Amino acid sequence: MEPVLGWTDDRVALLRRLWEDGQSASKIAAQLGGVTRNAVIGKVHRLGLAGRARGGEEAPAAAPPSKSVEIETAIAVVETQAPEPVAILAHRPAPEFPAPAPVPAPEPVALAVSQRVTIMDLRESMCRWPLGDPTTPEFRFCGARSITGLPYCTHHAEIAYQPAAERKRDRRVASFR
DNA sequence: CCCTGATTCGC
DNA sequence: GCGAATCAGG
Repeated sequence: MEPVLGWTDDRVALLRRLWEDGQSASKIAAQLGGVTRNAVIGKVHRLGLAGRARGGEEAPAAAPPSKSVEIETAIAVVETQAPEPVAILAHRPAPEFPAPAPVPAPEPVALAVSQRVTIMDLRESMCRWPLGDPTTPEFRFCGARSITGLPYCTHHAEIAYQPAAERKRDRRVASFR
């Protein structure tokens, strides 16, 4: 049973903001998840938002989004799409940054699967599992190769799609790691 | 070949 | 209204 994601007010609002912010249709589609860039473009036109690259003038260079927009977007993504399978995890209790160590090292040498990407580098085939506090600039997405058809990598899919039956009290404590 | 948005048209 | 297929271009 698929979530049947439609153009909810939330998603439309996010689409509007990202489009007006100069994001490309494919980027927006990747962030929304569950839709293709065609769907995004189609919606954009239906909303009357088109007008970026029309005949004659070309505006290739999309100005990098403001940090505030980036963060707001990250929050929106977490709120609108982490939910279903991981409702409990998405609403984890600890809003404050827990670890004593402030930064988990911006760019370690090389350690395993996780790439940790920003909202801007998230691609269709990348794991959308949120890492860290969405309200901080350090917020990232897992970014590992996602399972075809799913928004998460194998590791995070295991956490996200736990059968409700087996997920008794607390099989796993919710913490985005 | 990668990407971009624009348009059409069956659903 | 929706979005895949297609078109036209960078």
